[in-house]
Amino acid sequence: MTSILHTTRRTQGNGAYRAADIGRQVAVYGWVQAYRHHGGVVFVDVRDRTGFVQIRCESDRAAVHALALSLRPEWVVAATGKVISRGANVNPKIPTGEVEVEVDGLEVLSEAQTPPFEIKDGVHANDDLRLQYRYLDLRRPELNRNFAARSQVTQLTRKYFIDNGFLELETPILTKSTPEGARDYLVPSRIHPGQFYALPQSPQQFKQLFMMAGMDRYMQICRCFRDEDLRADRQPEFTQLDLELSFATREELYELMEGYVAFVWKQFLGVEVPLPLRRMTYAEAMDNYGCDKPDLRFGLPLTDLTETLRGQTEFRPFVAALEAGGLVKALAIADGAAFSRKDLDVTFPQEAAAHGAKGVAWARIAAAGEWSGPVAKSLSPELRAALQDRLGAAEGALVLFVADKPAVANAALARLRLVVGERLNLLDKNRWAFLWVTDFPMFEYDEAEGRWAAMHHPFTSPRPDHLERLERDPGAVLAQAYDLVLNGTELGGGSIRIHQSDVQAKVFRLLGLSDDQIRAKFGFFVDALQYGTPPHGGIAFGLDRMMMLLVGADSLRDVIAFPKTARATCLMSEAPCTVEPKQLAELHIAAAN
RNA sequence: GGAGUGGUAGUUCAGUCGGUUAGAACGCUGGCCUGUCAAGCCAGAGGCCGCGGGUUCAAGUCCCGUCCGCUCCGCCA
Repeated sequence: MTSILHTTRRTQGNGAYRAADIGRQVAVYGWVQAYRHHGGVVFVDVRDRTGFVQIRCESDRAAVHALALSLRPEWVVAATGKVISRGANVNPKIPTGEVEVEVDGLEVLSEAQTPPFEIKDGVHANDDLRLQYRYLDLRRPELNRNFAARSQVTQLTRKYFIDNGFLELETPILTKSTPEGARDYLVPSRIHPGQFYALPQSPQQFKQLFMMAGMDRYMQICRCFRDEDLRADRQPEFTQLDLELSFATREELYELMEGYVAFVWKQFLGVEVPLPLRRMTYAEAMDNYGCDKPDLRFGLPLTDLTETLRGQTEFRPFVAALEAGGLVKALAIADGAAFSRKDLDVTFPQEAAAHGAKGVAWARIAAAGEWSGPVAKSLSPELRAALQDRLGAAEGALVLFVADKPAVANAALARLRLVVGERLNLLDKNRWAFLWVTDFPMFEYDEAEGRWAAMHHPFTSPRPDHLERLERDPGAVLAQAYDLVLNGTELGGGSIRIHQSDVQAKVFRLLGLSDDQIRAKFGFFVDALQYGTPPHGGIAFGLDRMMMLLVGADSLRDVIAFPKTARATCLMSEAPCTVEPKQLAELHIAAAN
């Protein structure tokens, strides 16, 4: 018997069947989603990635009917037949519910073991099981859709940038290890004993070299690798939309990227993103939200009460923090009643403690001047009035205070702000709060190493008006660096680069690199800078994170086809793994234990 | 490196103060069933309670260790 596969091509995706198809002779291919036996008639839902359609196998076709009775979930089948109306039995709950296929030919293309979990939306197995059987998890409509969406968005991305004059160029995967930044994944060289390639953390230097090479506008959708610990929004390998352009200022780059997100949001979601996007300096973000990627889907800004409180209260934690040069900041929540004593005593302190805070002081405002809570008795009526005024807090409000070193107070309150926002249901997945955070500091002091470190990377250009501060006061130099933030997630970051070799040399020196080190690590790059470098800048954009937000996923794992676990393993393939001693010998390396 | 949390049937979970034979739902197997579509009805099979040690007359339950998943801190230019 000749297989249906060889005689009749698949007519269309199974999810596409509609009333307009009635009367067509068709071929349906796919997986058995479900079957319902009624003795004389068997209904089977046949699924592919476009959806599913019901086929009907009647007992008057004995062979078809007998075979239909034997079908089991996830078997792969082919069926031919005629599309007919379901008449009075239309199912309005499914897109293909008006029709069914009356089967005249049925074939099992592949049988399946009972899967370890049901292939259905809403049926969630544990993460480890899902990862072990990733190919089955991906078969679930929900995940299947995520990857169709991802394909669509990468196509939109290419179209937008190519239409804007960009060249799609490739950069090496086997490249050179660089100091600073994330830990590199290393690849031993067989040909050069004792030497190693590194996988790229990003194609940073190569894309700048493209600018020096006159490529003008470069884009790439590229894989990047960082050997650091994972998070829900961090995988060891991830996909970056990488861009660089010459002869452009920050403004031009903002415009370009704003056009890009507006294009993707419009084409993919049908959502208009109002332009220009909001902007905020790093300093403003830290002051008002305690972090450099504030979620602006809701308000709840932080208020700095340091000067209001200084010398005005004996409350020990406040006094101690102020004496140590710290600050007191607070979060005023209008709907204080939404939070219980348990939140105040357990949840909030725990969250704050994770960021190093020793505690969270709180006060409830029953009416003007009528405060309760552990801090209240240490605050005079005048001080209460001043605080209420500064906080804009009315009756019914709850105020959370954290007094600590600036970094700790900010981090703890930024976290509390998110916890509160989540509890008040302010994190609407259908709201899109884009934000440029600009003017990052060039350097931050690394206490452990006792030296300055680049906050972004060492090729970032200082603001031109801050050049003279480079040697005098490195901590005060602001960079021409920017992050694009969406709903509290850092989508991308970039900068205008240094294109003058003398400035680049100064920055390297400031970072504590000797001439020898500069030569060894960046020699080719420093040389290249001296052969006519156009002013240029760019951005790297996390495509996985953008997809996560676009499809409403909670984890990067739902938009990366074959992701790693929190311990950077692949539960399906069992990578990483040991290798044959022979392989190690060829690479001139030995395992340490 | 650290903190939290989870691991019980194929799956998702429940399992009281440590107590007799470890349950439910879904799934699976068999049967019935001609309009189901989360099909229904009947019957059945299915357990190393993550692993190792300890306490106890007795451990899924308590203690210690360990492995694995997840979340977070550190880390991530």
